[in-house]
Amino acid sequence: MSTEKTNKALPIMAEADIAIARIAPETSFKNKAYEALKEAILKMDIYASPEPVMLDERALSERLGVSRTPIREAIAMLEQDGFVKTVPRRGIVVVRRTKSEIVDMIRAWAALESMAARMITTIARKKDISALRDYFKDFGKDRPPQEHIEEYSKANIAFHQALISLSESPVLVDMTNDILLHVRGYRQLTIGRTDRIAASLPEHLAIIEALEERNTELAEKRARDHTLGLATYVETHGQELFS
Amino acid sequence: MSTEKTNKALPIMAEADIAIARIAPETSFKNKAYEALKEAILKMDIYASPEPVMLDERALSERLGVSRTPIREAIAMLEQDGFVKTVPRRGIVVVRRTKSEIVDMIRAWAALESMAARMITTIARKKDISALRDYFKDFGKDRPPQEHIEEYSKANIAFHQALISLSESPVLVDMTNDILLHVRGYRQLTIGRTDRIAASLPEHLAIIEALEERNTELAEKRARDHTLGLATYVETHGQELFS
DNA sequence: CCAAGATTTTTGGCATACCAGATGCCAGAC
DNA sequence: GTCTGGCATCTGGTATGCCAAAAATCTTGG
Repeated sequence: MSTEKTNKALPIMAEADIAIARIAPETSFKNKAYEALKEAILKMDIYASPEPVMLDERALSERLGVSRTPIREAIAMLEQDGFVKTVPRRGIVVVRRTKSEIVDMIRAWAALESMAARMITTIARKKDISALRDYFKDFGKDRPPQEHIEEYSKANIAFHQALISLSESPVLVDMTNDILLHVRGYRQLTIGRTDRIAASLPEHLAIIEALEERNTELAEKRARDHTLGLATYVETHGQELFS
Repeated sequence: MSTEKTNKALPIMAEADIAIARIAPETSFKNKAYEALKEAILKMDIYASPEPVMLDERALSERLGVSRTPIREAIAMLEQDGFVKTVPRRGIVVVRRTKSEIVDMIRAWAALESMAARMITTIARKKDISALRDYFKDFGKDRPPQEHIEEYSKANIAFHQALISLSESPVLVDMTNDILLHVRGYRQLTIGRTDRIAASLPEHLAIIEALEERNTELAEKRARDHTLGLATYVETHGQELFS
């Protein structure tokens, strides 16, 4: 009743339709605090000291220059993510995952990635699949990954994320990224073994090949087995840095 | 050093050993609000009205009898879960998922469940696997599921949850439950088709059989295809109740 | 009667004050 | 010297109040 006939209005700005992208809503302190704390947690080495890492609301609010309110909201969000756990009247503790939890997460990752592989064989463009090789173009017989672990590790993660993205499934992408955030910190500690790294590269290439051949079952299997292999590896060789 | 030799002490209360049971930690208002709001959101039919459902901090704080602070923290948590989205200075809106989002989630569910099936074939006890049949013992030729849709739908969800639990993987369980919470609301609307329901029961039984036979590949495949079938079904027949 | 502008109201964001449980230090009793 | 009760203090939990942006409503000039 009251919304019609307004189509001819908007005399001032209508014609040009300037491509302004809805000015940045200036993300709130809550979200800024969330991002800042998340980054800080991911950056720190949670498994270094024997005592659990504690956070202090007041100290954080002072450090970030905001009041406790947005800090608390950010912490509530981090708690939903499983990064911290607040104990009433005691403190906020950064969660340390046990080895079996990490292994468990990697298995879930394997499940999601194999599904992504399956989907990719039916929808992705050949060219996009082949582009996955680029992540490893700097490595080969003359430049073995084992001698550039840090670099290879980055390429490795980037490859997996790019792979999942090709599935064009936001849910798979998001869930996998969440898992990677949790696993990554621990990953650095356990991936530094030359034997596993040596096996890693050929497996990646094999996955790409299966995708290119549109071999759904094989691609799924290779993606799954590759990541399950990592799970087994961590389970067997992972340091016992946990409580 | 200081804990030994105290065995003979405790003169006053030792002998009786009063049966006090660690007083309840009284969950905070924040968590109570979170649970209350979550339940309310899951219970309501989000897709009923054309306009999006909005929440109001002040109204909620009055309804629940607490101040806005715990409400806001609860909302921050719900936002992390993806149940609501708060738009600054506009309001808090209950998120409505599009059909393709639902389909996408179901595919992720399929991935997780097939991994669960895989694991079950190697670790679950025969007896626990067989017990899965109990969820469907009230249905059969003489009592077809199509004529007891509501009841069957409940049994259906319970079966899937029990199945995943047998994997003994907390991550798979949690992730699947999250997905089910999002999908369930929509599920009721789309599952009421007799053709799909008729196919559902035999597929479930086939999954159980593969598990009992410890046929890893087959169990995985059946679990995956069953749920992917639901995804395809929703994609094809799901109502267009979305925006 | 209508549209443009001014004004009031609504709504989430943030800061602050105060509360109560949990700890830890310390004086006083044995 | 050791144990115990009490008190200062630390920490998260909750309630309030105010702010600014956005929406809704009212006003006013044509």
